[in-house]
Formats: sequence, C-alpha cells, structure tokens
Amino acid sequence: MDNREVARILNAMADMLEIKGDNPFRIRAYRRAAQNIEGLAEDVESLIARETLEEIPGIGKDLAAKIHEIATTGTFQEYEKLKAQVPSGVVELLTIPGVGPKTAQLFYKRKGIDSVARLEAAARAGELRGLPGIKAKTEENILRGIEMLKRASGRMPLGLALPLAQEITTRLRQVKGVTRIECAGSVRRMKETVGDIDILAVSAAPGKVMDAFIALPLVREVLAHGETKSSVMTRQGIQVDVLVVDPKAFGAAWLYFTGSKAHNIHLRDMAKKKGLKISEYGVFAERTGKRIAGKEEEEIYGTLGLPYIAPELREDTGEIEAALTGQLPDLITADDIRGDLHVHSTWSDGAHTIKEVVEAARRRGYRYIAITDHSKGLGIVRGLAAEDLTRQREEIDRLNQGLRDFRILAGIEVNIRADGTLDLPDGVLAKLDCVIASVHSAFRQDQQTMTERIVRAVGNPHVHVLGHPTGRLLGEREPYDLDFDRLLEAARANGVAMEINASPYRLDLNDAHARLAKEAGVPLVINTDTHTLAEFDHIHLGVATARRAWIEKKDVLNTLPLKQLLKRLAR
DNA sequence: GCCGTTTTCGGCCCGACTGTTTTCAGTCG
Repeated sequence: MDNREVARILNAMADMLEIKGDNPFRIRAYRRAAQNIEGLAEDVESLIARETLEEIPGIGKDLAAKIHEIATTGTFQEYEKLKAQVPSGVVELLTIPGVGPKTAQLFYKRKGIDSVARLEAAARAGELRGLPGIKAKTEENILRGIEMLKRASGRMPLGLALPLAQEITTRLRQVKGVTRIECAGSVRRMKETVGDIDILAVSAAPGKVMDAFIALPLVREVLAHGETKSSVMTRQGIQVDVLVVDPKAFGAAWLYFTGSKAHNIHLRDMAKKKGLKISEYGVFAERTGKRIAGKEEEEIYGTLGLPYIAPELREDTGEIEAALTGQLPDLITADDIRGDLHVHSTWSDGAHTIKEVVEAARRRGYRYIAITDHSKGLGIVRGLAAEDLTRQREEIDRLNQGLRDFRILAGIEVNIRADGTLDLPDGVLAKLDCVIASVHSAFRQDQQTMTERIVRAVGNPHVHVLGHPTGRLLGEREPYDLDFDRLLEAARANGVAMEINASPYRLDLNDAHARLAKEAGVPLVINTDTHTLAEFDHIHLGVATARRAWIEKKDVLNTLPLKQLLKRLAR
C-alpha cells in the first residue's frame, strides 16, 4: 500500500469528522498523522513489519492500529462506518474555497446538497439565501469558489513558482515606501511543489503596496483586498498573498508565514511551556503581555533557547530537537558546488557544443564538468556508440589542453537496460572519468524486477553515479516501484553515488530519499542534467533539495576539489 | 487522538478577513 493512499484515507477520515463536528483535536491528530505518513521516504509496510509505526510523531497506539488495518485491508472499520453517514459528495464540498465543514453540513442537512454540481445549481437558482448566515453575497462567493476549483491546477512545481515569486517581489520592491520585501511560505522552504506564494513587506505606506500588488498585470482575480493583507489569483493559476507588517515584528511575521505549520505549532507549544506566547506579532510574556522579541527570526529562536533554523529544515521532522542539542547540520550551499557531473552536449540531445557548455560552466565559477551524453541504446535520442566516444574523447582532450584551472571530464549517461545490464561494454566504460547509469525505459517493472535491475547496474564496477534514481517526473510520472533500502545497501557496498537531479521536473532524489541516502552513508552528487545553458541555473533547486535532506558539503562529491574528486572516481 | 523536566488526565497555536452579524461564526493560513 502506497503511503499516499494511507494519507489520503486518514485525511478523508478527518474531513468526515469535521463535517460531523467531532473533537477538533482528534481531527488534527488524523491530519498530522496523514502529513507525517506522506512525508515518509519509507513504505508504511516496512514500518509495520519492524513494528516502528508508533515512532512516527503524532502516531500513537490507536492510529498505529488503524494504519495497520489500512495497510492490510485497504481501509478501516470506523472509516467505512462514517462513509455510510457522510456522502463523499458532501466531503467534496470542502474543496471549494470558502466552504468549510460547517457550511457543507448546513447545505447537506437543510437542502440535501451532496455534490458540487448540486451546490452550483442551488447557488445559481438563489436557493441558498435564507439559510442562517447565507445571503446573496455568499452565493456569489460560492459560485466564484467553484469556478476557481474548476480552474485550479493543484500545486505548482517550485521551479515555476520561484521565478514568479521573484518577479512579484522585484516589482513591489519598486513601490514607494517599501523598505523590505521577502518571500515566505513553502517557496522559502523550497518545497518541491508550492500551493500558494506568500510575500511579506515592510512599508511606511501599506495601502500603496496593496494597490500596486492587486494592479500587477499577472493578477487574474482579486480574492481579498485589506489594509495590510491581500490575496490574488494569478494568470498562472496560483494564489499569491502579500502582507505588510510592522518592522518591529518582521521576524515574527516572517517566521510565521514561512511555516511549516507543524514547525510553528511546535515552537508555540515550547513557548507556552516557558510562559511565552508567539504570534506573528512577536514573542510576548504571557503574564505581562510585554513584547520580548520580534524584529529578527534569530531573536525569536533565541527566546526558546534555540539557534537559527534554516527554512529548508522547518518541517518538524526533528530539526527542533536537533537544534536543542546543538546537532543541526551545517547545510550545503550553492557556493560549495565546484562542478556539474551531468551535462549533455550536441554529441547527443544537448543544444550546445562542449566548448559552449564549458564556457558557461567557467562563467559560473565551476572548476570542472563531466560531459555525459546518452548512450546509443536509447532510441529517442542520438546516443553515442563506442566509436563516437573515442572521437568525443579526442575533442575533450584537445579542449582540455587549452584550459587552465578547469577540467572537462569524459563521461557517459549509460542506459540501464531492462535486465540491468548496461548499454556499453565494460571495456568502453573503463576508459571514462565519470559513468552515470540511468533508467530510461521499461519504467513499469514490478518491484522485485526493478530493484534487481538497478542493483545489478550499481554493481557494475565502472559505474560511479546512479542518475535520477527513482525516475519520477513531478506531477507526471510516479517513481519506479523500488525497494529503496536494498538499493541504498547496494550503492553503499559498491561506493556508487546517488544523484540529486536538479531538473525542476525531476528533483530526483527528492528530499526524503536523499535524507535516507545520507543516513545510509551513501555519497551524493548534485547535477543539473543540463541540455541547454540556462539549465545550469537549476543547480540551486538541487542544492535546496539537498538542504531539505539535511545534507552537508561533506556528503556531496561534486563539492570536492578536482584532484580529490578524480581520486574518488578512480577508486 | 496524542502526549508528558509543570500533567497518565486535561490540555492541545494564534490571529486576520469576510459576511453576517449588532458581538460573532466560519474559514483560512
């Protein structure tokens, strides 16, 4: 059973409990459990096998039993019982922005509305007004919410949201009176997908910022327009909130709007136990109401006896505990990257010559790159055969002779065939500086076949790196069905590194898998898989993923100086 | 339903915005 399916059922349970008006803390417990299960890199099945479910924060005896039941039967009794009472269409009403459990329950109880379609019809016909608290305006809002729902495209990949957020901050920074503007939310935490964009500003004239914001050309619809807080829907289909805050409280607001929610709740809980209260306005002494901190995030962590915690870590997955004991990782930064080990050129499907990509890499301050074009077996691109590699090697040698303080490594991205053998003979691979092995075909093999296939490839003595190890494409293709633990074991045993592929459509390994790889002692490389020069910039997305995985400079091979890297690759 | 260097029972984060109110409930983040 897929972790996401377990999480879906727990969330659905929470939805139904909400509609029924059940204990809010019980509902929160289900949601927290769902979230933590979803963020797990490991399958719940294996946790059940090891009887370690209850080690997940927020999962106690009861929930562990229910999760066990879900994993074995696909559902659990209490959930089925509740499903008979609350029609799924009523639960679906909750997906409409502005419609919560109370409203959904009201419509169902009083009007028998049990689907979005029926609600839409009722709102159009003006049949909702007259219900307690409902008038024409609410009907309008419901219709608007349904429209938004129809257009909603779900979460946006970070690679798209980040430039959008940067564009908005850049434009608002020019508004008169703005002295500071920063991105918050999951964009700042560099989560791989983003539900909305949160931006925080300091300004002497908040009204001007609000007006400028809602007038931006990328705004499709204004959802809220207050004195200091406004929300819009953009043409790209993502919601953006902008907030103007008091400079004295900027740190508190930034912390609050950066989240994650779970991180904030944990901090507030800690504060409460110290007789403090944290809100987006600062840290206050509970008894006197006096403000103790608020200007900078560091101060706020300080009041709790904590060092600063990087946004990428703020998921309540152990970072607060680590901070308390001085065990926070010294996270890798983009400046630590000395070269890119996964680069395509015109020799296969890249858009630029080796000379051109080398120049671009040097402009970035890199000291080396590996040219890793595709091997020939890959039907969809012009892959290289052994004799092509010989000629390519000659070109690389020639270019290297003219370079100082920079080295082009001769490499290949060799296909892992369906049976786990590689596309090129060992004798050819042996001559190369950097061999990346990747799966590009037969994605749907069953778990055992796929695992054995990749383990076999990793066992080839000439392979240095496993490229985009799980094969997922964000929002497009599921990861391969893979026993990741076994793969990590094989990688460690053979000294093969795992790639964090920084392509915005891949981010593979993802944060959770990369963290497991680190914990298993498997080295990592962060590569862009560049096909066009602009893609070199994606390295920051890969570094962000690594940071979310608690990865340090020493965990990543392409932070090494050239000599040490070559030594490491030569093994 | 979880959880415990203030508790194994009684707590559980905090505030803005909206639309409906005439003091507030619901929703959202």
